[in-house]
Amino acid sequence: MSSANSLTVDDLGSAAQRDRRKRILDATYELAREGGFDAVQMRAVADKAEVALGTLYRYFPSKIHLLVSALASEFEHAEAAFRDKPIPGDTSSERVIFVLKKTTRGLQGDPHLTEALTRAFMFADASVANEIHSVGMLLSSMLTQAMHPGATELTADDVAIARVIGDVWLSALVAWVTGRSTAAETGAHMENAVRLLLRD
Amino acid sequence: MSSANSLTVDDLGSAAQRDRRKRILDATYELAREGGFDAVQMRAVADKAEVALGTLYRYFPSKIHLLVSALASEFEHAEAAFRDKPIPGDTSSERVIFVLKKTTRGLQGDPHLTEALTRAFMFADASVANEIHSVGMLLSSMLTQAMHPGATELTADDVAIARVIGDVWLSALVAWVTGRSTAAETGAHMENAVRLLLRD
DNA sequence: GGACGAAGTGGAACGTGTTCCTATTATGAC
DNA sequence: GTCATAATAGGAACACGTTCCACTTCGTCC
Repeated sequence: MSSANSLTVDDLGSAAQRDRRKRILDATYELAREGGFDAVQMRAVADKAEVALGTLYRYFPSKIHLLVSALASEFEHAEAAFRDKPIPGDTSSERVIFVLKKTTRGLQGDPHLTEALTRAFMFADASVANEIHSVGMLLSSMLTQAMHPGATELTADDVAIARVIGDVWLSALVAWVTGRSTAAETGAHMENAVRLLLRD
Repeated sequence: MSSANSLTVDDLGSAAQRDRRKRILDATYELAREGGFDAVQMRAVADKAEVALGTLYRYFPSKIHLLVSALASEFEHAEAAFRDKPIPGDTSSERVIFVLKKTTRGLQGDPHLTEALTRAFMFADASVANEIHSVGMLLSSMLTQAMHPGATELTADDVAIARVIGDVWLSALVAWVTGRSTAAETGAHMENAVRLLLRD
């Protein structure tokens, strides 16, 4: 493990530390929601979370770590939400599209937040590998669950398809947050991709 | 058109201006090749190109514009190279994989340059839409040419498939330049995606 | 309670992208 | 040639991510 990792919840012994971490992430969300990537300024986060700048950097070694950690925690919620109730739709593609649209709509409801998180994700380098990997696993798990609800065994093709869909989704998201495509185009493009990959 | 666009070759009347623009792009390439995104520092580019910092910003309104313009000009070369000679391979997938591998290998031969250009591309916002669009068109054109050599009419599906492959390629590239996957994994993932999309 | 190390505070300082200003040099109209 | 205008040079100044340091507080062991 690299030494440049964020402090995860597990690492934090004391309640005060868990609370600091939460305050930092809350401040990050709030600033991101208001003004996107640029508004998440480390001094502002530290101020709002009422911690010193040095403490902020002790919990999250860079702005990118901070935002990708926030993204991962966002995805954990999304994944947990799908894990409980069955996903509607008669075919794989219907279910996958349902998951994608639902998740995308959630993100598009908070454009600034999404812009901040997506930007950070795309800019992350190897030192953020852990956080990135969590996000990838969660996305993959959501998609394969939608493809084969309740399945325990997955073929190599299933995994590959999930990954391709994840790639398309990410590209579409980037195009959207950077203002290069509209929400409708994003949705249409994802549906197209799913249709091409899952012909059922 | 936004006012925040790079000066294109067409905009530049005098030979001295074309020469300045070329010196700037050459300096950018050299710095990027040596040290990647971080090494492309605006002061360093200006020094190496022997222009003032203000002049550099007059030609390229931001570091991102500068790097994405460099990427676009790189793609123009790649696309031109494929336009002349026929692409080997008996099936669509073989030809598409050939194009992808060839282009990817070219990029992987210059990891720092690729890192710089890819990072810039992923970080670009709407103000770089023109440059981004050029890159997208060139990539799309390369892929559809590989799918249907010499074709003049393309179905909606052809275009959609090319776009999905482009998305996968970009994601794979990002994963590679950020050290999250190896060159071999990148290649395998792209082959997988092509196989899933072009079953011929 | 006291000692000690880890964690936190507050803020200065540095690097790099970006902006801005003034002086100087090219360019083009006449 | 002369003048007006635009383009460039040179560099100071600013913003924000990041690092660092001196000091204080907290938790733990004796």
